[in-house]
Amino acid sequence: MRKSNKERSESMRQSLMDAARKLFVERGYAETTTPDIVASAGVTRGALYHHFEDKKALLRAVIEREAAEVSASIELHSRVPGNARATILEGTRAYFDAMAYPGRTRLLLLDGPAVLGIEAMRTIDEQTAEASLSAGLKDLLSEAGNGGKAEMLAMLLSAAFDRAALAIEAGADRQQCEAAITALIDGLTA
Amino acid sequence: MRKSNKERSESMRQSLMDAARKLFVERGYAETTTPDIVASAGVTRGALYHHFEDKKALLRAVIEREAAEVSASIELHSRVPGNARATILEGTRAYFDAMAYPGRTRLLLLDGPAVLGIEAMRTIDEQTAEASLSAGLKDLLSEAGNGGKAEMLAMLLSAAFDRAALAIEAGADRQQCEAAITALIDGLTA
DNA sequence: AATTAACAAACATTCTGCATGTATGTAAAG
DNA sequence: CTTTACATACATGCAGAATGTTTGTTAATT
Repeated sequence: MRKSNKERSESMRQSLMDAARKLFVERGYAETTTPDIVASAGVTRGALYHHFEDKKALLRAVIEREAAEVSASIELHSRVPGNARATILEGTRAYFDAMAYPGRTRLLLLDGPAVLGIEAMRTIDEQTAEASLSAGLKDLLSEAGNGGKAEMLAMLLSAAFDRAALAIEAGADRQQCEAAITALIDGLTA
Repeated sequence: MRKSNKERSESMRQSLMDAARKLFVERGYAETTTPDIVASAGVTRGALYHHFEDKKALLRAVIEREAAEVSASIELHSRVPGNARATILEGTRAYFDAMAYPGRTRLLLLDGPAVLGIEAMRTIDEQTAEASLSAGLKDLLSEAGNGGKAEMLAMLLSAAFDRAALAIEAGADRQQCEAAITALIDGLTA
């Protein structure tokens, strides 16, 4: 018995993305071959190249799904109405939590930028994690008077967040990271 | 007439690194083939694989040379004795100047981390640009009393510097970037 | 003279993307 | 309801190219 074509396509796409994500995370994008991916998914390369234009497009699909999950997680856990500072700090914790999920740092911070380019990744970032931070900073800085530099600061701070996420994964103390981030943010309104 | 073996080796290594650097910057590491590199250098792949273990080792050599040049440039231009804040801000400008040299952002911030791994790149970073920043911050923060978090803050700020360098290359306003960096640093002592 | 370093050239393996082939689903006409 | 016509979803096989290795050659070193 067989499913409808639409169901078939969707479950195949997910299977391929799941298998690819697993291998991309374990070995990295460059060291993962399409034969490996399809073998892990239990299909042939015909299926892969039917659903994705090329290997890079498969990575893009995996990364976009991952970025959306991170963004959703932040949006869900970082609403502290009426307190801009607390919202940002909650968002920071939510971001670290989300990025602690295995493989996300590699996908979103290493292979993504290198393979898809900074351009493409920044487009994705701006719609996801950095958007939340930018909004939070705009609130915070407008309270303090100087709201003009919010986007620039959001970009720089999000870079700091990213490296902190990498450091935490490598074993750095998370409390210490959060304290340093807090120091940077509090310095902006002092 | 032929040179001594030592001279031959050294000039061949440099030729290969120069050719590789050029192509890595133009097309990226993954899209650059070893036949391209040796053709550009006017030799054969035998020479390449004689001097470098593999393609990745060639990238590593190129990147280490590049990082050393950036570091030397910062050390040279950022000495303002007796004024920790000025030293850091001068170092910031020196860093942006150094990273504006074509190809450095791609080599040091994109392909390097993805191919060699964060581990290896952080080892290189800590010995070069981040070392200067860490020393400067230690001075600045010990003046202000709380010197304990200097390394952590150096790591986070250097990430912000890196993204600023990428943004500047992509067309962002450098003065605005420096202003934002200054705001972050001044916040730490306020 | 013997050894070793510096390269060149040919080889084996493997990967990517495509082209062709086949089976299944879908929809409309008869 | 069939049957016809076509699209979709794959499988299989092939061509080009890239990596790393091995083998061969020449010149410098000892």
